[in-house]
Amino acid sequence: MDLIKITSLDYAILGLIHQKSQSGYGIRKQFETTALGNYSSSPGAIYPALKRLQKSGLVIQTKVEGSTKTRFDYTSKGQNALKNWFLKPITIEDVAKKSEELLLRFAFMDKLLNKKQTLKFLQSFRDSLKIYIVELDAFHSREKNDLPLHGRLAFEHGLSSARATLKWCKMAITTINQSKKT
Amino acid sequence: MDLIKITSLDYAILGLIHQKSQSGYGIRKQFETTALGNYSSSPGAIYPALKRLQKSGLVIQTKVEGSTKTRFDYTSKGQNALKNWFLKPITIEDVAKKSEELLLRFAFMDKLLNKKQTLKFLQSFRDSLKIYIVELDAFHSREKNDLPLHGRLAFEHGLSSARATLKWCKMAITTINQSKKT
DNA sequence: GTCGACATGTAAATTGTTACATGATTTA
DNA sequence: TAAATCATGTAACAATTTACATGTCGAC
Repeated sequence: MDLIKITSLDYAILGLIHQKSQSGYGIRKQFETTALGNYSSSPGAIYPALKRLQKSGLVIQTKVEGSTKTRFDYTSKGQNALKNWFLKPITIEDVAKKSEELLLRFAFMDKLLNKKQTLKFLQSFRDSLKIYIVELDAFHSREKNDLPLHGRLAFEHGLSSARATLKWCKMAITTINQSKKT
Repeated sequence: MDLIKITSLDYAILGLIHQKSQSGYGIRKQFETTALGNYSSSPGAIYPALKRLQKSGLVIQTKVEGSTKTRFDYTSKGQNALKNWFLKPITIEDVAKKSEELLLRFAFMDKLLNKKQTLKFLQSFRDSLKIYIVELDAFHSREKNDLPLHGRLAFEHGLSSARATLKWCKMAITTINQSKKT
């Protein structure tokens, strides 16, 4: 097992390809038009990333017959990499600074994880959020009178944002529980 | 007036220096320990960025006497750049993909904008959010039955996140209104 | 038949990551 | 006095941005 560095953008691309086979252009458009993370849709980012993924053996590029178009599909190695990404333990670091990536993981884990694994992910997300919110709350009580007004308000945005995500987490757990997903 | 490219990291650093004069190490620690955006705290990012800012004339570095330490302070040009950043009109793009940067702008505008300008910023933020939420809602009603379960849930996270920010905006407007800030 | 969207890419310059290097100061 | 933290930086490498380059396809 050789270690390949897989960037966040790589995972996002891999996730899209896993949902259905994609063209480079199609990937660009999805990054451009949807709120799918804050990834760049510039050709200078996407095409080199696709080359990287291909070189690492995570995706394969196939030419569409009688056309200049190409399609990308994932390999079993790519599927494995994705699954490992989905199953990677969630840290407080993650909820504090990379919640967007956690949401991306959730959005894409659809087909590769079963109901039990999905619920485990969401429960861990929820529990990490709870710990994180306790930390934020403690800081807030301790410092709120010493912080400048704008600093305090910006901090409170972070806090209510985390609370909203926690609420979402609980809702998602209920929804997944009620789903007939296997 | 020569046009200088100022990156998001540059603004974050400039904002910190504007609050109080800083050492490179101090800036690194603040990026590392606080939830101040997702900026890298690595020396290979911070020190070159400080060099850039110095070269552009936005900050000056002064040696602390009898020590290897240095301090960074902002110049009038740096203050101007910051103020222009604060006053830059808010777009739907911004609320959709760069709300973190908007929060950073708010957190730092403390000393450089007056109450009226601050309120204008928040009101514009609020109004843009409202428009954005209407767009998201429309998409949601239209597509919710066709989206895969995980896609729909991830989308709903984006929606409730935007709603939480809108709520925060309204709260912040009230708070600033009641403050004795000039 | 031309305009806009589709489609794929490259090149140069900038920026960021990872890892190293060095020394001062504090604290247990 | 040893370890941890403060403090500043560089070098090699990887990734991204910005701008360019080229050509196809469908609609009007």
